[in-house]
Amino acid sequence: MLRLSKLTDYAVVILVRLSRTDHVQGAPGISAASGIPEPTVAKVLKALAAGGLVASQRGAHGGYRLMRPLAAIPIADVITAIDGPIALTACVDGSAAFCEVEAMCPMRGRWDPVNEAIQQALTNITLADMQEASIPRAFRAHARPQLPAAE
Amino acid sequence: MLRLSKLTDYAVVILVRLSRTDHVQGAPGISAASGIPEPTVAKVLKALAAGGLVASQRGAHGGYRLMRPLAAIPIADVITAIDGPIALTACVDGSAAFCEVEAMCPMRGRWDPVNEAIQQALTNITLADMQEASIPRAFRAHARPQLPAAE
DNA sequence: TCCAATCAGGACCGATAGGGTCCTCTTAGT
DNA sequence: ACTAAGAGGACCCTATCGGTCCTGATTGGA
Repeated sequence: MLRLSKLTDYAVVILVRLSRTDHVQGAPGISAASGIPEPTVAKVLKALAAGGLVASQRGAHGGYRLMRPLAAIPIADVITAIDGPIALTACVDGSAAFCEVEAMCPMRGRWDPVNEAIQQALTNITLADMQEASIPRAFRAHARPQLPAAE
Repeated sequence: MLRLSKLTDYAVVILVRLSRTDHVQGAPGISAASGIPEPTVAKVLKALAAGGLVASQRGAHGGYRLMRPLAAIPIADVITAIDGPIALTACVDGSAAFCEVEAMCPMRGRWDPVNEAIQQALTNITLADMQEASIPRAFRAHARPQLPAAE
């Protein structure tokens, strides 16, 4: 599995939408444009604001705007903002408060390297990468272009 | 988030245990040695057998044994055996059967590259790597007590 | 000054699925 | 034949997630 939350998926969509313009955009507008229910959009936006990825403008005609260009937003940040810190198991560094079978468990939290590898992978890909990849959408349905063939 | 299932964690523990000897080991024995409840051990073992990671010997004095050395078992295989194929979102290649907002969604399943990066990371780490990393176990237990209350 | 639009920050509920147990059947040693 | 052990399900319970809503706080405009 390893599935990440749907909210994170929404977050990516919303962030890309925010990148389209400079002036602030409100949750209702983004909802209408993206098809995501408004309360959910608001929830995601709040989480992103708390995570420092977007800035909010309160009051009438308020809304949100990106604080950094897409290329400066690694997906790891988005995931962290929405789902909290990336931790594969309960046994990983930090949340390893207790482990009922620690006396016998032969590899107590040995997931750390794995965790780190994933964090690394997630940090190396930015939203800009994901956005650009969406160009050959029509082709993908049939073949698998895989990498930028340009080389 | 990005949490993987606890069963997968168990699977790693069990696989490492199986690597200790050549002759088959039964679920009850592994349960006693690892502290994991027996029914759960059995469940994990069955999944691992279905995934081709372990071989089963039925009948009296039956049990399980590894089919490959730890170094030949990437974690990706374990995760796949327990949790099913690795797929971050519902929108990824393969399961992208339908998407209710596909008309508006500006990045339809753009998670593929991310997905692939993670798969790559997970394939490059084997159980042997995790096992070896567990040497300084004694130190970790003390270095990370409960809470940093002292300081 | 007052009102309305909009964000902030919760609480709240329903659905899903993961963790765990158990039951029955088949297989193979003794 | 009897018994120990795996195979392969069904099953329930709980945690978590997805989603909605409500009540303030803030700010621009009438």
